[in-house]
Amino acid sequence: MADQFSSVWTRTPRRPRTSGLDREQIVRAAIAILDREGLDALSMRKLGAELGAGATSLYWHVANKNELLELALDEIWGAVDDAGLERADGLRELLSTFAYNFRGALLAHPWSAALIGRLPSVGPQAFRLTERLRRAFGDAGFRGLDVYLASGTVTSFVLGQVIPLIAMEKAYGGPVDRGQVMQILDELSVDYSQMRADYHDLMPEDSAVGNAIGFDFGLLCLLDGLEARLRAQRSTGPATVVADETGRL
Amino acid sequence: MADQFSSVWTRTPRRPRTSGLDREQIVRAAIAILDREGLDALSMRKLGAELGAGATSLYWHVANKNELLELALDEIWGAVDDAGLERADGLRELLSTFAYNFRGALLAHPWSAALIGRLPSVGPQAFRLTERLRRAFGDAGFRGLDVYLASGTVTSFVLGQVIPLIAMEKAYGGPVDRGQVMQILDELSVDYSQMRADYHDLMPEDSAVGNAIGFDFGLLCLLDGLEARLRAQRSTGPATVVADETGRL
DNA sequence: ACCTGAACACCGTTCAAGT
DNA sequence: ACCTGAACACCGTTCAAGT
Repeated sequence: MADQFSSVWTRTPRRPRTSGLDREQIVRAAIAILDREGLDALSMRKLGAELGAGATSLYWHVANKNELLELALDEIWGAVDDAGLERADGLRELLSTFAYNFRGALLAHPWSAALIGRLPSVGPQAFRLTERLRRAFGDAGFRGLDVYLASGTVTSFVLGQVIPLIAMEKAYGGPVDRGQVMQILDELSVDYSQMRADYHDLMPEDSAVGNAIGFDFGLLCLLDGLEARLRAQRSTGPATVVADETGRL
Repeated sequence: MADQFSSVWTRTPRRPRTSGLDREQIVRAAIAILDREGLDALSMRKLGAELGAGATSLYWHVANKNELLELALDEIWGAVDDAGLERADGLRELLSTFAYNFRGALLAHPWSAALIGRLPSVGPQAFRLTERLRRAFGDAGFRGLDVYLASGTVTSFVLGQVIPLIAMEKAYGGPVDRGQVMQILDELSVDYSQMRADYHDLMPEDSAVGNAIGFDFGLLCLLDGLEARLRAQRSTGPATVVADETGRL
């Protein structure tokens, strides 16, 4: 059945307001959904609807959902505030600035923590950050391969702290408190009495505080260790650890 | 239509060979699929089929798929070889033993790395390992909260090293070589010439070797840092870092 | 060049019904 | 107590067809 009445005014324009769908806009909308509703809630159909387009239209701009998620993840690498890195005065300030900025960016977009375990991080923003770190760790005195090893050590530590924390908070729908963990301990019917007592006596009530303390402790360790590497490098030149035949230290 | 012929012999027994479906068996089968085909390939239907049962039968034994994955993940915490931890002589041996065992367990079950970012790790095996670490770090000389902070620092570092590595290898379908990374660098049309030269001159051809070097470098840093914490503790008692009001070191 | 709609081959989960 | 099958409300992705 054809339209019974038709004119320029009733006919919808060739490319309606939703036109101009482009990659940048799609990624922006995807991140909005991810921030608002989380990783599991993002579907191509929902994203299409949010953009006033069919789900399948997206496939003109991205090859598949994984590619879209890669683009979104790269934006998070770009969201790490690295403006202060090159102004950092000394290793301590560099570590503190980078580690907290990186942690902050991940916590602000919790879905990114899960993606890091699933997708490679080889986008332009990831490399931009790597380049910034290269220069900052070079300014701090590292030479040769040690530049990358040092920044990689800090990056690993931050990821390892944040990723399980986010999984925990997602599962409990918010900060986990000491009592919840202790209750699980009790239900295991194994004698963890010392651990239980330690939790009771030593752990802060709020797990967010506990995590912050652990984060600072680890950073202090890294600071000492990296300073020792710097000293060793000054006396013997930029040398690097190599694993022996057993693969152990 | 009823059966036309029926006897004890034609009638199938009450609970056929597939019976006795229990949680342990289900988790074992799930891990088999995960190891063989990866995280994305596990579906409740496929798991049911593997067990000779309907997909929906599984829901009697586990509340949902996430719970099943939690059970599978806990098994990996249990797969970390911790028999040698209590025999470790000194901090260096403890770090080396634990870090390599932990890394090995994760690499042997790559799907577990992605799950750590998605599910909480509060099962019996996770706690068992925590308890083992508590004792080992206590034997190494740590006291009070520092016991947990020290082991947590090492755990974070290992996770942060392994999780992105696994994502990378999954994306490339195997070990990533130096050339692939350099090719991406070239395509970004930003001047990363120094980084490119460093990759060319300093990075091992095989990324697995590069990762092992980074892992050892980080462990050495942690060793130095943790030893410094031990010394500080001996002179002033088990004190702990506390973040100042800005949340920085 | 870009978008649509129908269609395909899947998902996780619920629930009434069976034994 | 444990399992089944049908059904529901979704998925990601392909592809011929439209403009």
